[in-house]
Amino acid sequence: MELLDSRQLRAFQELARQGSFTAAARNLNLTQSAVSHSIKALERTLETALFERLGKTVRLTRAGETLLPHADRILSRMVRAQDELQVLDRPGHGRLRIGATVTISQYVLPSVLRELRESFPEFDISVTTDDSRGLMGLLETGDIDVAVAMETSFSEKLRRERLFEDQIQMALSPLHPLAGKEDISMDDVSRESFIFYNQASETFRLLEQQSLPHGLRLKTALQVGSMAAIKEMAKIGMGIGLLSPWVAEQEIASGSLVFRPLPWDNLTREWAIHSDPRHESQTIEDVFTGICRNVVDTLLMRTDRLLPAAD
Amino acid sequence: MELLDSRQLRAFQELARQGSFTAAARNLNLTQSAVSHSIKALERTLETALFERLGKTVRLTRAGETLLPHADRILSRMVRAQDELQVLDRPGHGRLRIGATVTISQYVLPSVLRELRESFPEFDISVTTDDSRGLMGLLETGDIDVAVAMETSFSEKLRRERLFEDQIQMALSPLHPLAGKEDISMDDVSRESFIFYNQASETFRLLEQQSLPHGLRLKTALQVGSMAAIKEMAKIGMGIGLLSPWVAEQEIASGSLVFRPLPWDNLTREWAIHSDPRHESQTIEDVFTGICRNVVDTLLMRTDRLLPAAD
DNA sequence: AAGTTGCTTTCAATGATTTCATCAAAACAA
DNA sequence: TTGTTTTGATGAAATCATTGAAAGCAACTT
Repeated sequence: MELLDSRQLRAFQELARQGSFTAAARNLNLTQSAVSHSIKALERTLETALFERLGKTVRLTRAGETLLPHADRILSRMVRAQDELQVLDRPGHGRLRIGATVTISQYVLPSVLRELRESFPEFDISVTTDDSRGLMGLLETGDIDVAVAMETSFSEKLRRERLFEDQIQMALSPLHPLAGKEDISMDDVSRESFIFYNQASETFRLLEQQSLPHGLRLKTALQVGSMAAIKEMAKIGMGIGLLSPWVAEQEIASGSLVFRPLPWDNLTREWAIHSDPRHESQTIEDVFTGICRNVVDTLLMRTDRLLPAAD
Repeated sequence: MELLDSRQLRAFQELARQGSFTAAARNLNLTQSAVSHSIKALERTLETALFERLGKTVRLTRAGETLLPHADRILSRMVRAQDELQVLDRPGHGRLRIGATVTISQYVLPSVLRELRESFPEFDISVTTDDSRGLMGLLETGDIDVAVAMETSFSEKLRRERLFEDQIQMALSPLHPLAGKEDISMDDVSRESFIFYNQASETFRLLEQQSLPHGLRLKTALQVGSMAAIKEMAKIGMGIGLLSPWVAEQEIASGSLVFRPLPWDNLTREWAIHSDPRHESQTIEDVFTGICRNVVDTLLMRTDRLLPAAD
């Protein structure tokens, strides 16, 4: 089945409206001959006469009357589609699909999104939460544009933009014996049990990797599904929470949690903004990165000021 | 503003669905190169990238996602339009806009339409009622396809197909003095008053034209708006109705009205089916004409049998 | 590294659209 | 009626777009 031609439909529409080839041609910026040819071609593909030629005037046939409303809707939808695409191209319009870990979406993104919305109110922003591994997958399938996550071995082909680094520390109730201890030893730690966010998480993997060489195996007291829960559990002494100080700004300030480093090094997590280098719209990603840096910087600064000076 | 090209939209739609140029090309019966060209051309006219080329796979951009539903609707409407036109072309489909005088639409058309509908149940039939003059105008503007009306001087450029002829007669109550009179004279008539359907009608004009040479002026008792009213008025002796016997078949049969010819000749009305010779669909008009002839013939035959043998 | 797959590009050929020039028919004026 | 103007149809030539073949890349496989 042959497809209809849009230019021919346009000519048809104008001729139907004007009832005259010359008038239609004038409105279409064409020769009368061109309109005549177009209509003829359209009638040929439809195998139907669309107009009755009555010498001077031209009238729609039954078939023409049937076609006209369709032509109208087809053409107006074409214009509408073009309009929508043009609006899309205007600066300040677009889309940014953000992926982030739970921690980031909870403690960093709110401020970032607020600023982003201020600068680009028309921007379409969505946030998907997943763990670092999952986010890399989403990036590669093109389901998200950027991912704020830890640097992992999964992100080989992706562009990485370093954002900040933090350290896993022990979150203790102020009443906990280790809370005030000067030098915390491996032995101290080996006797405690810990509260993890997720055994499958990148952070857990990092902890295991770094503790095993010391012949240490951290005992799991609890595994809970939210940062808030970890903090609450740690507060009431159910175990030692393992997290970065900057997610507990409030608790540190109010003195309900005390942070102490673990007795070995290399528990530094590297956070980065990942993106697909082949992807469109670099600019909005750059803006996003800038805002993230800003938000993270002030957040870390505030937290650092609350902590006792490290060594 | 450039118009979108339907073939390019089709290629776009298929590529969006398949996510692969080669697969799309296969479905479109084209080379993959052709699809590539089409998409590129479309992107050029829209001044926007519609796909992200990620080596192997192809993904829609934001703009592409916006365009896709429009493309879908545009293309499906094109198919729908073509389908409708094709249905229209099937034998037994079409349109016939009939124009008729009040008398015809009341006493002839019902039977005609019933037969027409039997033979062509899918036909679109409409009836417009007007006087002969008005019908000719409607024919010339193309608002109706055929007109069943009296032959007049208005129908110069139109095709005429003689249908039948009738005679205006006097419709009398059986109790009326003239009802049983052997020879009705001019004098008899000049003393009576008459009931007309419409002073502006062609029939009235004919009557005046034919009576004036005899120095006669018919007195108007009433001018009413329907045939039924004329008959009722005549029955109760309010005056003499002027109409053709075939519109009063019932009344003649039951003896409630008696018909007598007027005392002069040339009161013959010529009825014809008028049409625009430049018009499409001759065939259905011919069918219509045939059915009309049939219906009219039997109607006149039945009426004639009821009347006393003329001279 | 070499081979495969898939898209893009270049180029030539084909096909379609447009215009120009002319023709025929209708409308209009005298 | 007769010319004059307007309007649509038609055919030929020019212009423009679409297509496919073949070569060129780039990514992914083996």
